[in-house]
Amino acid sequence: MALLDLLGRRWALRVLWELRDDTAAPTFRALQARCGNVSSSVLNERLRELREAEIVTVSPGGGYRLTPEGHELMLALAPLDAWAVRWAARSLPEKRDRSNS
Amino acid sequence: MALLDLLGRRWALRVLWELRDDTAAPTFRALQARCGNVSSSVLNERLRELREAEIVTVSPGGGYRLTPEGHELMLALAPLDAWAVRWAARSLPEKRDRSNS
DNA sequence: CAGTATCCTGGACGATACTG
DNA sequence: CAGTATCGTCCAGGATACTG
Repeated sequence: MALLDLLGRRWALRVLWELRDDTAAPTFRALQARCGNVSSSVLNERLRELREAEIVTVSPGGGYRLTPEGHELMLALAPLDAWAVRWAARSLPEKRDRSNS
Repeated sequence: MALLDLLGRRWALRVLWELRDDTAAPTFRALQARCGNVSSSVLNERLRELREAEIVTVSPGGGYRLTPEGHELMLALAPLDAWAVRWAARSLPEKRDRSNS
């Protein structure tokens, strides 16, 4: 699937997550900071890919933000996220069980 | 996110997809064939990870199948899949547009 | 048939230095 | 500040040969 080729890459989802809030429209450097100082080369590469996919766009003011499609993607991601949360909640206690007698 | 660490790996989703049909419970070699003859080393690695995550299990008969959690995961994936389909449907025509005058 | 053990290679990622 | 260019490292994945 080509979609995971895009979203599976490092920082891709993190970037989308940081752009959730539509009012922010952070600049390149701001995004970079929010993402633990990714290399500018990688961040730029990701942003280019996401723009080509029309998931992200640059606002007139110069900041990055999600496109409408990007927002829909985030919505489509919600059930998966919910599953992941339940999943993590189930597997972590299991590990804890081992350290119990 | 640890979940994408798992599902983002090559063949992971493909394996789940091939295990959709619960009545099948394919064997190792059968799965390998269905996945375009992945290396046995890689397939085995993926299957081990998915079993550790309790998304896949080996049935008493010896075939692989999804766990209940695995099936829930597939359900959680549905909206994302739907989005991806619409997305592909929108971006492919765009490419075709370029070859038009 | 199921699974393991090795070796090799491409490319993703990160760091860094640079231009406009 | 925004983005590009370059280079080195490392590891996932593939090929293959092997064991039980």
